[in-house]
Amino acid sequence: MSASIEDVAKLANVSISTVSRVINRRKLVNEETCQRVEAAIRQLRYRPNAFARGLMLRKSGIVGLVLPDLHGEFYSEIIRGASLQAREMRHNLLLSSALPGDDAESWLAAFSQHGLIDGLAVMVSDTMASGIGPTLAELHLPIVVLDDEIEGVEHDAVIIDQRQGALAMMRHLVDDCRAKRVIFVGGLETNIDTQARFKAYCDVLKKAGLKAHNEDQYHLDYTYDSAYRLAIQRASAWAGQHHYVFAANDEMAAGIIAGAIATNVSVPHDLGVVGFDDTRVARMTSPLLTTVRVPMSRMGATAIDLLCQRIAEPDRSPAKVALPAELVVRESCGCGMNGRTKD
Amino acid sequence: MSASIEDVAKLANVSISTVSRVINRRKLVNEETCQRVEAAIRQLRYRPNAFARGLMLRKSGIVGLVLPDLHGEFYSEIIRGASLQAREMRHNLLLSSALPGDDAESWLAAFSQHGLIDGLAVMVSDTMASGIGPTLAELHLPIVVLDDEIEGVEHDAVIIDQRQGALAMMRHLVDDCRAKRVIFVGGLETNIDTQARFKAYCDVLKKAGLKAHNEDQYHLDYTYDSAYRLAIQRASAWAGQHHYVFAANDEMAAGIIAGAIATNVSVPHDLGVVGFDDTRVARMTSPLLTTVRVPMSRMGATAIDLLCQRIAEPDRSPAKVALPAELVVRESCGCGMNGRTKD
DNA sequence: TTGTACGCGTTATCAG
DNA sequence: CTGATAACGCGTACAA
Repeated sequence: MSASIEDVAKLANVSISTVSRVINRRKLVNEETCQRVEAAIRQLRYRPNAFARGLMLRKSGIVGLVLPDLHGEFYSEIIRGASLQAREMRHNLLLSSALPGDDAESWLAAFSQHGLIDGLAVMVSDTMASGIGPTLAELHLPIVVLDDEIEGVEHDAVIIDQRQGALAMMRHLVDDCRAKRVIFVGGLETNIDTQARFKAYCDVLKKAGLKAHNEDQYHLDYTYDSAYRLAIQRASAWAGQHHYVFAANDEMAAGIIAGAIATNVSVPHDLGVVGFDDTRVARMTSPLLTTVRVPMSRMGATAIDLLCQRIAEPDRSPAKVALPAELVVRESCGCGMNGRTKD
Repeated sequence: MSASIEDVAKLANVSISTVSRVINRRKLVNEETCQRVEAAIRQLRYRPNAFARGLMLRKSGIVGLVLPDLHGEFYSEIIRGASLQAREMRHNLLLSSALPGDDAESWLAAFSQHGLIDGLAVMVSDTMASGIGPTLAELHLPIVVLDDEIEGVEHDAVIIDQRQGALAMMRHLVDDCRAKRVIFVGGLETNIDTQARFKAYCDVLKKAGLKAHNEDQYHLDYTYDSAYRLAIQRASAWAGQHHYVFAANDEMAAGIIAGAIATNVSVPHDLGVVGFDDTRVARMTSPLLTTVRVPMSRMGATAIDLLCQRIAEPDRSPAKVALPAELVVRESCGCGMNGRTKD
């Protein structure tokens, strides 16, 4: 059995209220008594009981982070940013992922205990699951939504300006690289990131007077392998002066590049390939990948920051923080403008 | 204010004990009463209070996971495995990282509350920090150590048989590829993984009658970039028939390959390059990377599994689970034995 | 400046 | 099968 506040009080010859004061608001207590209490605390290795404390304070010091998946560097970086910021704000981070196919039931499982977490940062990223608003609302918890906004709950949000990023990329291809044909390789059609990027693709193509052919639009699963296989089949057909592939993430772009090269299609000479996110992969391809930088870790950190702010001040009006997504020109678009950053 | 057990009791016209029984051990209560109580629970959207519950049960249902860093796929996969298993075991996962330079003080910060977590999974991976045993012991918590064993605490452990993996790789280079010279590129000298891999490197070289030259041993920081820069400088000097680079992780191996190719050293023809871990990078290099598969996500899952088992049964004797590390032969060693798996 | 006593919401014990 | 009541450990009015 570990020591309780009462044990400390006895050893220091004071009442438990004094001990409590020493722990929480030292100023209110005589310096000498204070020392005695602290000595007792150390001697007994006393640590306050989290439950008893939470019961009074109605705060656990824990914030939850729920992601749609935990695979890959994209989520990994969000977690890293969130974790660091949580520590900064002196909170603990409870991590969970909503697996595909999870109903609201098993969703709530982790949060079915009342009071366990002080707030929740949640990323959905699939339009299939957009109905969780009311479910979240029933939690009666400060909510921060990442990379989206959700109907049916009041919440803060940190969003990436994907549209601007995707527009910048498409304009770069069309204006600077004089693209004549652009193939789009996205993730699932229900994925909101893919949707935003696809829309920008269509818009710019249209404005440039280019056709967005149906046969130039693919929806894969964001993985290197599926993109590689696709490129093996199609790359030679895609090849041509000022022909480009716009992949919705870096991993697929890398897969396309490898698949193209494997079928003797030279990148970027015969086919330009660009990605999205600027994960580490983007610096590991040859040629180096032209992509759009998404500040993933900053997104995670900002989410936790907003969350803790709201926990401290619940009545603030909802905040939406927008983070920029920035074009990063490297080699795989073949325009020779390496290192240049457009916005 | 959210509903308490008392509110439910009143609404259902029973005592709080009955409500409690309905929640925890339904069998002991009359079916009809049961229904009435459950109706009340739904009507009031009652959720048990985590603190009051924990105060009685002395269990939070939370397990902690502390990693030395959160960067990169290695840790990301451990987290993923751990998270999935935690959910499987109906526990929540509290994630934290011990930043370099953290003293035991700020270490404990996250766990300074007594009772918040039911057990702790820790990975240290640097010999600099091996003194945390006693610190962990003072937590009086079930402890599982990942990829290491620690003096001064009783704990379960899940370890990767790195030595076998590294030996298999080195033997493959020496026996099958007829290596005449092997350059070792590791992480920090204090890193335990690097140490294990280095030792296997030395042992096999020695047994094969080959010299482990000092100038053939490098200690970098596990990143692609530093390995790339090193290769740019050294690759041409390293090149030669049956010359190899054994990198201590896949990212560095990828960096070496890219650096070598950039300086017109052909891989694997002029220089073989092999890695470690079998992260996704290993399938994204060209040539595909020969490496050692480390079951990262399984390690995370096993750790949480052991932890929950011990929480349920605290008096079991300590368990050490060893996971195999398996040689994966692809293209970058140039032996033409692709797909073959040795042990 | 310090101590007393109550209440937070739950489970466990024991008596009906 | 059900209800009353005592813990669990802590924060905080309120009294001294």
